[in-house]
Amino acid sequence: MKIIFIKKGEDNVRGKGHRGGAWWQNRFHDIGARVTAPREVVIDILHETDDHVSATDVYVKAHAMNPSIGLTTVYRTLDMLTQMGIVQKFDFGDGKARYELVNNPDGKKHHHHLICLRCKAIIDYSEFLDDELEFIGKTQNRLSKKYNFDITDHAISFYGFCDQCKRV
Amino acid sequence: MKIIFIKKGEDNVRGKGHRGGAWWQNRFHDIGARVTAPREVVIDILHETDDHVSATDVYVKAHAMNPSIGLTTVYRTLDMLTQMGIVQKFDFGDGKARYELVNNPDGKKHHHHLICLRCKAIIDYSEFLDDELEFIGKTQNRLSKKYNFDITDHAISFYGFCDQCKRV
DNA sequence: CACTTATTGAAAATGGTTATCATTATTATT
DNA sequence: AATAATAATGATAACCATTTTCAATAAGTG
Repeated sequence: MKIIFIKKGEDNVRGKGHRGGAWWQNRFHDIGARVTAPREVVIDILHETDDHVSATDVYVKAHAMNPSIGLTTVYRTLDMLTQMGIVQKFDFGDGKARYELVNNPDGKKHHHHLICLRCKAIIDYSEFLDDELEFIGKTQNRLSKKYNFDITDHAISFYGFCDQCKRV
Repeated sequence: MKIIFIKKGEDNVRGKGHRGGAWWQNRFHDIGARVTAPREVVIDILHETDDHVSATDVYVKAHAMNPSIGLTTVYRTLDMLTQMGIVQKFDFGDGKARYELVNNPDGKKHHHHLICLRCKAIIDYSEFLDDELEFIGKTQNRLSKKYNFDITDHAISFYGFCDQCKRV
């Protein structure tokens, strides 16, 4: 995978722009990346989708909107967005990665996951976020200091057996 | 993937046995699975390894100890152990899954991960476990009640850029 | 011992993801 | 505007971890 070089700076928050475009376009300009049609389409799709989507999911939709968009570009764009911290990449163990906007103004709030080890069902939960925020914030501070790590995101997952599967 | 059926019961704690074998052998008996040579080898290897290993890593070692052991069986065994909650499966985004014993008496303590989005470096950390335990315990209780979920394990990961990569 | 069922491993198939490379689009420069 | 320099694209092929298939073998049972 080609590694992109990221200049750190503003958060990916809507409305922080200086050039009038959508918030993410500034992020692109800042790192010297171009704002192109395929990239716009991919981000639009992520915006509209209130779910974890696979690369193929995105490709199918993108291709429907603009048949000239190829699967490779979808992968590249998702990868780039992940490295920029705009998208979070998940692997739930079913062989394909899932992607999700980190801050989707129109979409789901930040959440964590409950994953069934048997049927692979995923439950998103966003309760108890106050407690989590406190905990995460504290830990994140300590870790970034101790390891000189620039932390941009986190994931919490619980594994086990869902209501169905636990009865077996 | 074939789904195995798991009878719940004892924890995978050493020395809780009733048939004299190693602790995990009872777990196997309990679910009607056979204790075979390849399975013993795989578990032995996991015991000896103080690290996250890939299926291929395990296969190479297993094959060295007993050349008749095939890669397929390694995959199957790791998968089975994961579903039994004896092994935890991780995906750090480099295309191959990693496995680790959940309770390794001779190995590493429970820990969480710091993952570099650029170079994919993994840092294991186990500091602040007291705070984490408190937080995890509370959340786990709430979640298992609310979602009728039988939680057996969890993972916390922080994403960002490591000391090296953040300077770019 | 005979029987039933689980386990195994070699090989082939699958399928998500990446690398290649010639073409095209975008930005910078004149 | 025209041109040069560079980044982005997409079709195809390659890659490689993981699964499936299936006949052979081993383990528990009566």
